[in-house]
Amino acid sequence: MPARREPVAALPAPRPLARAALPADTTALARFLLGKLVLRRLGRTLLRGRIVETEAYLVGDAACHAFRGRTLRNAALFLERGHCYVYLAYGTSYMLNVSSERAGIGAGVLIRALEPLAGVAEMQERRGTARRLDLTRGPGRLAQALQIDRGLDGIDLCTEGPLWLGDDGTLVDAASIGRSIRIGITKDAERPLRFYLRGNPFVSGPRRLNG
DNA sequence: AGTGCGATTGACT
DNA sequence: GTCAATCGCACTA
Repeated sequence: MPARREPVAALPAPRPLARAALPADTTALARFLLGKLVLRRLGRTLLRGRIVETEAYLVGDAACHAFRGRTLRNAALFLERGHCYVYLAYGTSYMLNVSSERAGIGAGVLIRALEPLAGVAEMQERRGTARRLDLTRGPGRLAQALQIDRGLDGIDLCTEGPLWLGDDGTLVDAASIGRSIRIGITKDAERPLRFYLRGNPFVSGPRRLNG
């Protein structure tokens, strides 16, 4: 075989998180997902980022999109835990969520920020900026960086495909997790259901909530 | 059929 | 710090 220049050895694609490993409880899932990986397959490119900020949206929670019952729009929230729910906010920004609880129960976890780990050049291209801090800090930004839209709504995030969840063995201890009220909502705004990795520069939100 | 309103972001004073 | 863009949906009539 003639020598052929290969790109830098690609990291193997992490295998998906087992659904059985996901806590069914929505708040527990929001904490569990901190430090885990989001993998996005775009052709030959595998984008990856570490989850550094989440919010829980519970059953009986007026801020949860499933609060008023199941519709065509929010149906993915009612899938068994570990499925993808994508929402278009303000007509401008897509939001990536992980469904929680049992099938038929409408609840989920919003992924609010990632730390970019691989595919940074592709993220920069999609985001139109070179600033690493601006690639995936915020729910709308990370969705744009990973090219996430309603086409991914309802897919299984526990199966390797266009988008899935993984784990690189990073440990997150309870002391490194911060907690605050959720950002940008008006209903049930006082519930402390936002979780983030303390001190991580890719966490979004105002400083007063990130202490 | 019309209206109000977001789980945001980027541009600008 | 302020503010407009933008659009699908739920709600009213």
